[in-house]
Formats: sequence, structure tokens, C-alpha cells
Amino acid sequence: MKIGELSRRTGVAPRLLRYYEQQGLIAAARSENGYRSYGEEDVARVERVALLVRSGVPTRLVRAILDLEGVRAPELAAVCTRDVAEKLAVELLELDARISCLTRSRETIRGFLATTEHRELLDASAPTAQSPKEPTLTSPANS
DNA sequence: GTTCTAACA
DNA sequence: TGTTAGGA
Repeated sequence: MKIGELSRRTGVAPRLLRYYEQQGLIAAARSENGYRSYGEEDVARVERVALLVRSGVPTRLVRAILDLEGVRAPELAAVCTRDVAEKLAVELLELDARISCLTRSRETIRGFLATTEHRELLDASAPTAQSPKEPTLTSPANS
């Protein structure tokens, strides 16, 4: 499929799709006319990238995460440089800090809403709640 | 009409 | 990112 269709199916603007490609987050084959050509798998890939980015993960980390998932063989992981490992450890710390921050914010909001007369809005998919086409989270391991 | 690259405000 | 230019 071409970029237009991928854009419609993922809700990600063509402009952004090209940007993600520049950042090495997604790869696209090229057809004879020079147009980017995507496969079905790319739909999920893009949704995943988009979710990661929307979650506040810097593109540079998104790239790292995606690359890491590609390295399944323990033999390869074993050769991870000390330098690389230390950088990843730092990312992990920053990620934990953000998750904690977001978790506290969520509880604060949830707690407040539960106190109001609009508690029903806490029901997962409330009619008015805006949650259009949320991709079903991540692909690999996801709760 | 859709897509491409490059570049500016 | 939006958008415009100049092509294919």
C-alpha cells in the first residue's frame, strides 16, 4: 500500500510517516515510481511507533527499543557493550521516573473524579471519553 | 489526484 | 508540523 492508505489506516499523517522513516523508526520499500510501498505488517509497526511516541518516549529511544526487540538471540545480546548497557540503564531509570510520575497523576485524577458526581466517567470506555482508534497497545508482550 | 524531495517561517 | 515549490 502507498503512504496515503497507511496514513488513513493508522491515523498518522503522511508527513509524520516520512519523518518516522527519516528517524529510522520504520522502513519503506520503494516501487518503480519512487513511491513508498508498505505491507500489512507496517500498519502494526506504525501503530506501535505512534503509541510509543504519544506515550512520551523520545524517538531516539523508540528506535533503541525497536532495535532491541529485533535482537532475540541471547548470543547476540551477550555481546552487548558495557558502554551500551550503561546507557540503556540510564534510559531505564528515566523511564521508571516517568512511569511513576504518570502513575501518581493517574491516581490523583482518578481519586478526584471518584469524589465528583461524574464517577461514571471512570468506566473504561465512557461514551464521551475521547479514545478513537487506540491501537491495542504493544505487539510483543502486553498486558 | 497522489506522492516525492527540499526548504522556509 | 504545515506548507509551498516543481516534478513525475
